Amino acid sequence: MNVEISQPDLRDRPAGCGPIRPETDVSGQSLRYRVFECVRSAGQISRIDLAKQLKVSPASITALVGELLDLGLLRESSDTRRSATRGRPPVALSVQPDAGYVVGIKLSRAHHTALLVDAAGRPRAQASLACQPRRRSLQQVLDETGEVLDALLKEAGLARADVACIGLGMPGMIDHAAGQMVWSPLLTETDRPLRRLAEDAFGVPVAVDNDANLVTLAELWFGKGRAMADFAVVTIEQGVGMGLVINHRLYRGAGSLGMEIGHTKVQMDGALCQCGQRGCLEAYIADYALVREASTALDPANSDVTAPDVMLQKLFEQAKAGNEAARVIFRRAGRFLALGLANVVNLFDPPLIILAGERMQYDYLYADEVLREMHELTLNRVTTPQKVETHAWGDLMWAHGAAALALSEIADAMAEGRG
Amino acid sequence: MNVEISQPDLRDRPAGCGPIRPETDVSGQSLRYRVFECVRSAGQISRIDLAKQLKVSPASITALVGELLDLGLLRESSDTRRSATRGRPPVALSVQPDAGYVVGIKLSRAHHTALLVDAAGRPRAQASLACQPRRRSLQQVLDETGEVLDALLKEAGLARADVACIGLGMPGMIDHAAGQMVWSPLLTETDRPLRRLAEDAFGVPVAVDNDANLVTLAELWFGKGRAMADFAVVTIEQGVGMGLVINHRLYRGAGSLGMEIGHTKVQMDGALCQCGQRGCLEAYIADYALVREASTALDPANSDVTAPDVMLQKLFEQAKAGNEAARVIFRRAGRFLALGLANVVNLFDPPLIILAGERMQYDYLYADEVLREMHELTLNRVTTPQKVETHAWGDLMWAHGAAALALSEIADAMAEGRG
DNA sequence: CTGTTTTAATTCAGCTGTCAAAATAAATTT
DNA sequence: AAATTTATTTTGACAGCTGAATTAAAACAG
Repeated sequence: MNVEISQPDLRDRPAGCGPIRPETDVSGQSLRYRVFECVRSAGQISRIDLAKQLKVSPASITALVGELLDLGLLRESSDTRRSATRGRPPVALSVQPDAGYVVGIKLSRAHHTALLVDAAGRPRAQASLACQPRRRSLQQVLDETGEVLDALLKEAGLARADVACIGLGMPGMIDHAAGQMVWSPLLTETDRPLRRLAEDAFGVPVAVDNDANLVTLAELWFGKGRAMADFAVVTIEQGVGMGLVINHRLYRGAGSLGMEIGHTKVQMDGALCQCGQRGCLEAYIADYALVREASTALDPANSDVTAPDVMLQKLFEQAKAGNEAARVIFRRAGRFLALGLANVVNLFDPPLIILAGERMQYDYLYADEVLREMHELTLNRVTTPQKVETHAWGDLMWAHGAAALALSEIADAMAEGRG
Repeated sequence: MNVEISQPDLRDRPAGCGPIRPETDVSGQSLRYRVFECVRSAGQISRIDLAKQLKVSPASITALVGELLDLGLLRESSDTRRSATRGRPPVALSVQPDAGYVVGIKLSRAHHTALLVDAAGRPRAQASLACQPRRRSLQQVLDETGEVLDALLKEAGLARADVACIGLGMPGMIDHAAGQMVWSPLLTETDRPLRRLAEDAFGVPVAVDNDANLVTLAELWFGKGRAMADFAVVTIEQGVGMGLVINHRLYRGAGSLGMEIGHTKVQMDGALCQCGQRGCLEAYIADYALVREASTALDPANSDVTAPDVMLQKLFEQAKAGNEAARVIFRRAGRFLALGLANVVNLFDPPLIILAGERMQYDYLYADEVLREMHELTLNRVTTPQKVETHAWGDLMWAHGAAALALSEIADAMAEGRG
């Protein structure tokens, strides 16, 4: 029963970002780029350590680092921590932060959050914008996005042309590879070429993805997932999303839509879901599912409250105060969450599952009891037991994920003819 | 609504075997091995076409093919089909079939099936052994395996030393990477180092895998899946298994146990499953689930029949004859199958799902109605619609999969210092 | 303070895998 | 028989990496 609830501070995290890959099956990218990635991942690293980590000769490292220094992608930083050892001291290399900038933008119903990140992965500025929480046209949302983008750039004193790539995430079915928005709860339209439209609007390369993948990328680049080869992320908010990391890489499914765990069926002819079908996991544990039960269970005095957020908060307080009806609502949601997680384990058997999202503050829902039930519903794996962590991130973390999306997108460009 | 029921003949399939990979993200293996694979995959191919497919210069191909010819792995076969074109005729290359042999063995409760395959992927001999259908010790099963193996080798006139690798598949939780048998319905023991024990017993390198992965490999190497980048295979027999191919490669999950779709929960507190838990998909659609309902529904005159196979056959006949109780049993199983398939689609969105297994002859269960229900339970993907095929293979196909497992296992060895 | 030791980084000659271009081979067409 | 066409081989050349030797920069020892 491993439960950990954490609310990490991104400000003073350890140096570097990006997945920390042990040297396995890398093959493929150019060694030059792998050097760059390794430096970014480590934050600070000497040539000799680079050679060890990448398992290539020091001679190659010297040459490649030389090129990257000339390109202005790396710099030799004076090594602050004097090594107490003898011998010539190593000279630390780090990413030249000004080598390039990317922007991550997380779009959601009520507000957008944008983050400017430098080539070293350090946050440089952030901006957000509150909006009317209703479905609107893609054009409208792109206008809003432009607004946040410009506010962000203004704060940082940069122009659009200084941005190497924008990572754009929104809820719904987003096809990363095709750059297509298939469906989104934000929008009135369906099936639009989001990536191309955004690129036309901003004049900057854009990468798009579904918001569950965003938070997964955030864990992979900036969070707990950096050191893990395989893990799953499950998010519960308006809907239920999932991201899966396999061998240090975000796995996007056979098509490149995310894995719609929220709409896997956990009950034949079950509860009605947003999507119009019945028995979806989402229909038992997402916000709207709790809210609709809350409106039935709470005493009439409270039932005139309309805002779902407020309703949910009320429900939570009631449950905490001992209202049995409210408790039962959370209990049932908890049981279905356990069932959904057990299904994830049965299918993917990841060594770690991260429950992420703002709503994770309702730890009531994610108590030991749920974890125990999950284990009971899981086949006896004689191997290592599951570990489940809860990360109550805010929107900024999602924006970090969007930035990570942008950073990985410009990977190749960086290593070749300038970023 | 794409339903296809096929029972392909493996005898006169087109030349070559192994996945047909378009030239994407190959990088990694040595070019020499990729040449070998490409020849095996094509069956017959000229140097110039090799160069085109692998996107390397003819010069390299000449050199590498030369080495492979010297190693005795390839041969120049006289091109039978005279090209009507002008110019120097291409000389066809093919795999030297005698370059090596592998054996695929599929173990199951009541009988084992073994297949000897040459380096070109052509079946050379087969053997099978009937056994007492009860749980037994691993030692016992290994003895039986040795028996089939020797019968097979005797038929082919070969010795154990001639076998480069044995692919061994059995139902249950088998960890391919670790070579570990975690749990199997065949065995009384759990958690044994199957791979090592088999290697000690036979003196030949062994690769092990779960039987659902086996049939998936069979589709990938010898069947419909050869030309497909992504597809899923679902098998229904004693249990319900699943295999997933991503980008022309069998995906084995984060751990390397297969994906236990049979034990994903489709109903809270639902029907009792073999595994002791409740609500597993398997508990609604596997053989034993139908049998236990059959024993209730069939008229008492038939209920003394003990053999599950017979019982199931009876149930099927009754349903066909119009017995309403029997029909309802199949209807319900069909609905749950649809639900399970819809979950696969929602999670992985594969362009093709293959339903494989001997029981697929009960096409009653896999009728249009099921497919329609599956589509209704699937999120509206605006992209290409799902395609579902039914392949009623027999045990020989599973043995082919085991052979494919062995072939892919010795991949590297083949290309380096002799097979 | 000078020489020794230790560790880091660079230089350099050489190996390997691949390629482009030219040459050669083997067929058909004229 | 010569021209044409297509397949294969030969021939340098080059890119990317390596091992070994060399140089650089520090601590330590007397």
